[in-house]
Amino acid sequence: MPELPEVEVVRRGLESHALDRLITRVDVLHERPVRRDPAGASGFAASLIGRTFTAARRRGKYLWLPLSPASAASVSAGAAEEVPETGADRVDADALLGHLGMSGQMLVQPVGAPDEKHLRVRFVLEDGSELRFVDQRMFGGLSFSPGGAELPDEIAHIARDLLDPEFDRDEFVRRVRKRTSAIKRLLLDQNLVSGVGNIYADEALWRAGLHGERPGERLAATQVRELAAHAHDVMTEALAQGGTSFDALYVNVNGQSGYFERSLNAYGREDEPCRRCGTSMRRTSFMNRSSYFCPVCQKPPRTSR
DNA sequence: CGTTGCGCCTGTTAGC
DNA sequence: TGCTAACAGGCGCAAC
Repeated sequence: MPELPEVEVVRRGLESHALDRLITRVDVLHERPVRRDPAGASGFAASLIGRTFTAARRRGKYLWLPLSPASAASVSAGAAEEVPETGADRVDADALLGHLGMSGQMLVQPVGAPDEKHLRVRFVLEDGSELRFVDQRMFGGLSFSPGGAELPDEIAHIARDLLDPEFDRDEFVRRVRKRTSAIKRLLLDQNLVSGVGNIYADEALWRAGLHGERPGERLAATQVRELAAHAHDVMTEALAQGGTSFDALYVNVNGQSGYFERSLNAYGREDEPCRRCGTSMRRTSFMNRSSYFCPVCQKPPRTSR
């Protein structure tokens, strides 16, 4: 499932292959992926036609593509709104906001490519190629974000991610140590730090030698700081491997961990030997999902199990 | 406000 | 063989 490294690979692909071509048509083939757009499927499509994607940005697992201004025709077709252009502050450009959820893909396909089974939204570009949102489970989605070019309002609550140069590690440590929740839940809390999902959370915890059910407030500052460093490192390494293989037209998101899968030390390794101490790895259910850990390297807190 | 649990989705696989 | 149940899990939201 796409976490930060996978989404960053997609962002880079879009930056290389989807910008600066007029959007001539938008087909919403399933309503659900645009459920977060208040204007509905038709409003969503209408907002995008006649524009171009001008950039590809990311925060955590969210992606957004800033848009060129609406054409004069579309503007006058809409209501005669008075835009308070008071001189000093200029209105931010709009954006297409997206999340891949569990199984979302953004594909750039050439003219004539057959539709994917789970094709949900199609953007036809002026050269006939298409940007496609393909999503089997539809946990992901797209929406039009008015003025969202810099940072969409819809995701203002999402914390900076570990690869963001402005991510404040000390603040993260402070906040974690005030919370009673389990450290794994905190690592997955996109309001504290974004981009970490179930797989990289388990990997970071394994590297740090911490059990995911230990309460944040019971951890030493050093432990939390090192955990953040490990999460940063494991995602950077995954990005380096995931970023190695995508060709010109296919914006790689296979929904899997890609080439990094063979490098995983915790996730999916139930009953296999811990790569540090040889003990059989365990799997438990936590927050309605699987957690993998080494019972020796990652001692559970006394209160659990 | 912090904490915790749940529903949304579809396809694959395990088990009876 | 054919059915059901479990599983994959990010996110927003409800309830306390």
